[in-house]
Amino acid sequence: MPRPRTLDDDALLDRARDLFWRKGYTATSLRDLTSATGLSGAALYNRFGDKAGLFREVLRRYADTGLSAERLPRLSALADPCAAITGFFTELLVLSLAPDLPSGCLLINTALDGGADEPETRTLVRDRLSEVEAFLRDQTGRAMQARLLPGDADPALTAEALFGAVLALRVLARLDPNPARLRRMVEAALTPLGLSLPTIPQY
Amino acid sequence: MPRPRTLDDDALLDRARDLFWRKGYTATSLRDLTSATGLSGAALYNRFGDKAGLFREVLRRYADTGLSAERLPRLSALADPCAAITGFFTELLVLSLAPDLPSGCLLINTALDGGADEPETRTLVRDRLSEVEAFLRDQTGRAMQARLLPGDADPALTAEALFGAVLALRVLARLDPNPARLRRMVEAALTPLGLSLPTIPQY
DNA sequence: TTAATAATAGATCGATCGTTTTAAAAACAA
DNA sequence: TTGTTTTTAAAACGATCGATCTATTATTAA
Repeated sequence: MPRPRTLDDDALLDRARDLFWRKGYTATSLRDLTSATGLSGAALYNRFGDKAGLFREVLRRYADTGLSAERLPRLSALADPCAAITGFFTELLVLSLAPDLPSGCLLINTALDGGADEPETRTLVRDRLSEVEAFLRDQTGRAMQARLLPGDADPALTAEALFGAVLALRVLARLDPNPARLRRMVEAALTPLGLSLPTIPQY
Repeated sequence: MPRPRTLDDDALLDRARDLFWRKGYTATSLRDLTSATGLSGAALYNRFGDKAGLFREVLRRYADTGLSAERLPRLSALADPCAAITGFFTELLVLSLAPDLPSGCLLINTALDGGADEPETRTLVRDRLSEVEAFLRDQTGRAMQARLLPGDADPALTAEALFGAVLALRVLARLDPNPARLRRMVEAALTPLGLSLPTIPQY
């Protein structure tokens, strides 16, 4: 019955994501979005209600495709929790330096600029970032049980420290995307655990 | 000759700073600024040229009063470099939890949102944040020379790690301003150096 | 006084903001 | 075919954006 959509949601959200990611929520206008997607403003409103609704969908998809739905489960399934941790940071490093993606993390950027004014958006940002810390806590706990980490470490505290490294890495990636420097930042966070990053081609 | 100003630059920039700090550059409108300062738009343009010029002055004053002109020189003058480092983090922690100030760091917020689009603003943000890292490097170097830190530490690398803790602290302060948690974040960064925060009343 | 200077308020500029309206286009059900 | 439903494009909505214009006020120099 309905007229077929000329652009599916996934492609639409990807293009909108890149704009919000680079410019921030407020600085991205509806005209920016329509010209990037090729869709008219009415089409966007018909699908997502308003600009904030579109942004929330972008955030959800960003978190789903970037973290929850793929990366964290896959790494959690590894037999070696230390490999899960170093693998996570390795991928985060590569992601942070990908030349075709905006630098930094959309969730963290949103937390810091006014994009998360509405409670619904704030909650979304916090919850999704908490998933990262929960992952780090789970893996640290597993590693502790397997006696793979220094005996005096506390999983929750260690996870907090590692999560701090995630935040620092993502900020620094936006501030000064220097591969060697970002790598040192991660190494400094992993060293107290007796872990180290594998060699990453090109970096 | 001229008509006297009804509001001096310092007071004006302070009020503008609080707006930019809480809402970000783009989301802060000229009307917001005029109603907060009591000055008309024309008066602001007469003094600062345009919105971006006003914002740059706000950033300069923010950095000057917050870091360079006061905190860093005072701490650098301490005889004990370790006291300079722990003192810096202590003050940063108190600052990050001050209930009457917006949370987070205006410089870091600006680096992450679109407020630093213009090269001049970007440079300003980077330079001022570099001063913090330089301070940490200087103090770490002094502490090394005095053999106050573990012998295998490298001042530049240590300073980078500490600077990472600064970034993480300031982001987390905006994301989840939990005093105990922020304190643990700092402790985790200082522990490898054999340093610890003093007891802070109330926190 | 008068002339010169600078800061100000208030009105207003065109442009753009997020959003809505209007109507045409494209599919299926009957 | 005709009716129904959904998506869409194009135009336009009032509001607000950053910025400017005009005229007034307050000051000092002459």
